Amino acid sequence: MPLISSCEVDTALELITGKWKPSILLALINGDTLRFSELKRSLPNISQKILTAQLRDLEEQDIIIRTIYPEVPPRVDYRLSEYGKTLIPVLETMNAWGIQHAERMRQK
Amino acid sequence: MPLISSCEVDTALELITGKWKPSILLALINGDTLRFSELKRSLPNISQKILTAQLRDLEEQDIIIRTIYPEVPPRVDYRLSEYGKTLIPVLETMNAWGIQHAERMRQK
DNA sequence: CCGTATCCCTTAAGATACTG
DNA sequence: CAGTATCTTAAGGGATACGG
Repeated sequence: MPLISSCEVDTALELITGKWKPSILLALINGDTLRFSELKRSLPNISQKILTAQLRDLEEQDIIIRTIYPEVPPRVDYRLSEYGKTLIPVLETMNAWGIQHAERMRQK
Repeated sequence: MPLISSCEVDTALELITGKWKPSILLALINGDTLRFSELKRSLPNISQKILTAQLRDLEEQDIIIRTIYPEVPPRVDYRLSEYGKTLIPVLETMNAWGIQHAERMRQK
């Protein structure tokens, strides 16, 4: 019996693949709660449409929580859900791997 | 300073994203050394073209090693490189997360 | 047996403009 | 401020047929 099953790896992978999702998650890990405009500033090259789409994905997967404040001007902020926080160790492992092996990447 | 940097996470992510790459890596983790036809059997729904392409990607990234035996009929096998094996803990972490959270997925 | 070549399709991503 | 709407492009994936 396999120690690792493809389907479970894919489960995790689905949640964090998307060109900008790691960056968004990291911003929320490091920044706790961020407004739409703050996220946009953290990701200088993303268009509003894409940022909205990725946030909607993450929200639908219950990884992040979107809070709308009924104010003028409008205010919306995003934070990791408790469920989303369980992904932190996964991201940390990938990060640690990346740091250890970044050298090889740079040679290419 | 952030504990996790997006760019390092992406480094790891790049290597394992691709619809079939986790499955290929798992097959090689569990099966050690496999021939093309054995891999194809492990991944019943993949086309030859795609399998070849994904294997070439992994080979180019030095994650797997491709060995050609000058025989008739041709024989080629694939195995993880030492570098590729460093990804195992990453996959294991993702797998563990997936198992723990598969329940939530099934409810959706 | 282990591939390539060709052609097609879907999807993600992006630029840009507009709105409550 | 925080989004939609519209249009376009690029890349990944796939079915099928052929080749050394």
